[in-house]
Amino acid sequence: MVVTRFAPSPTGYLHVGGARTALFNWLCARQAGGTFILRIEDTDQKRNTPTAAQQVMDDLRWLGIQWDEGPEVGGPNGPYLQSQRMDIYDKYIKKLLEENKAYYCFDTTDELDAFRKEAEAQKRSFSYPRPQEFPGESDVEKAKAQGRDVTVRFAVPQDVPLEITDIVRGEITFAPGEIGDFIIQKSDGFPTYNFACVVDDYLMKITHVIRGQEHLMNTPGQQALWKALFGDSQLPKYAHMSVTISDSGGKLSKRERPKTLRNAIKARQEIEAGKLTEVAGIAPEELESFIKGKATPDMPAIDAMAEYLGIGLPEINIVDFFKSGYLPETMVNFLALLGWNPGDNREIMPIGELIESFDLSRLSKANSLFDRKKLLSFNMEHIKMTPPEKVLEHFRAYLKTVNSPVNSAEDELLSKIIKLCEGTRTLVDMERKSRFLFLDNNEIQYDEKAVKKVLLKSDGLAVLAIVREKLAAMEQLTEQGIEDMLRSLAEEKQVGLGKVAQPLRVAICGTTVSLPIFESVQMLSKENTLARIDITLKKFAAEN
RNA sequence: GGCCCCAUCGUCUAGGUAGGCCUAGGACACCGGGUUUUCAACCCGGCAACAGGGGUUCGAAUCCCCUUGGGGCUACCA
Repeated sequence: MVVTRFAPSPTGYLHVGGARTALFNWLCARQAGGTFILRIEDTDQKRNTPTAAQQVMDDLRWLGIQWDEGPEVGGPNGPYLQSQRMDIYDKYIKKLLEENKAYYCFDTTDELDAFRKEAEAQKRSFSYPRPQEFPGESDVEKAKAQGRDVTVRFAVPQDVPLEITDIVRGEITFAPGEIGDFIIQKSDGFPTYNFACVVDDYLMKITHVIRGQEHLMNTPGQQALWKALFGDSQLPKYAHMSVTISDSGGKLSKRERPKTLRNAIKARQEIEAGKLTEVAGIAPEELESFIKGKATPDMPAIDAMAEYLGIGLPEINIVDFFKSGYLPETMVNFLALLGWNPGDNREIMPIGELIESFDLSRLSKANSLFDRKKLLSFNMEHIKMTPPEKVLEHFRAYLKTVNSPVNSAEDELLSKIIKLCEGTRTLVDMERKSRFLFLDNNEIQYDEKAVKKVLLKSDGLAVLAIVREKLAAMEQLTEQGIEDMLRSLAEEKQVGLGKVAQPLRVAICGTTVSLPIFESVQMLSKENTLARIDITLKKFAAEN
């Protein structure tokens, strides 16, 4: 029986890196017909935000990564929030203390820093100086009385090399003494990650620990702790995946979005500080310190400012990709292929195929760059291959969050629009192309370049006037009828179809980009088309 | 600084565990051409890599060593 888990700490939105970790664990479990557990590692009271766990769960659900055990679904190994498992951790800490496998410490931060500095000066790795004799309960009382913090450290075996076996990296040996005694209980009574993780993995009977390479150095210590607590029973297999790097340079991190925004604000000649603080809902001082690089406001504030300034921020969180019009199917497929492949030339794969082909032994060792251009291409392929009703569902969800007028369309019309959008790369593009259909005739925004190029140059307005008359003369607007009319007009004028179609397009949409023109006119209706042409002719006649 | 991991086209990667099937395959991007009612899409063609240096071997992308480069960790964060 395979049991895997995803164990995020609820500090914010689900990040692409975290999503990839979750996905690999989920795929591994599904492939083997095993169990996938979601566990929330909320042991750091300072960093946790109340809504983060909910957000992470929403994002996982959007991706289609459903957990078999965990918050909201329950299971036999709960509770699944570490903050609710304190009594369990206390029990094992006590056991370790009693068996002399762990000991109390009373150091201050300054004292610890001094140790570390000394180690670095001597060009050796830092390892906590274990006392000859472990302090007893009376020492704890004394320390507390003095107002010192009390922590508990695990006594890592120092006389033997620590060996781990990793599915992707093979055998790794750490020299004796290399891994120092680490803290397992903080002075606030909470367990540290390295401790809670081991206890829970054992209790939840995890068979495969699949996580990022950043945890590789924690593994020898965790394994030693496991052996001290539970012997060799149920030792899980480890797989440390490569990490994902951003295509804009460094590590793919949450800091990228604030960084991009900050640079954009700095690049502006004039900063509309008042307006910015207003849309972001932050104090002027906060904005100032953000621009100086000293502090970072919350994500919603960052997003609001970016939207106000009209700048696109690099997508980092799963929700960012949703807002940029990507399908969850795309994200799952793309993320799965970052550091894994099925061993043949397949790339675009539906989820079922991914599950079927998944194999931990095919994880790659090298770090990979997140290539958004390739992601875009994947999205187009998935929009093409995903069942239309599913795309409709995704499109609706997207339209709702951006509050688009397109959302007022009936399912039938929306389906038609989706069909006409074949080859479109994102839902954002779909919305842009079809938006004009749902605006009032006088709400059309005319793109300056489009007007110049299509209407004012050559005889665009004159052609438009002719098109208007021909359309007016048509009893009923059908796609075929519109096409025939435009084609014959083009032929008559000895020009390409573009010359007659583009002025019409700009007249009804305001831009040169929209759904195919025949269908556009037909869907818009004769009445609205004529009205928009009249508005256009009137508006730009003077300028010609 | 210390410890650990990694290294094939610009990018994701196949091939590496069992050395010859590799004059290194695919995909995205890019370039050229075609098609076209816009943006896309679509079709055809092209460019492009085994980080460097030593070994081992009849033979190395594949095994070993060194160098260089990249990444991670080095918290009372996870």
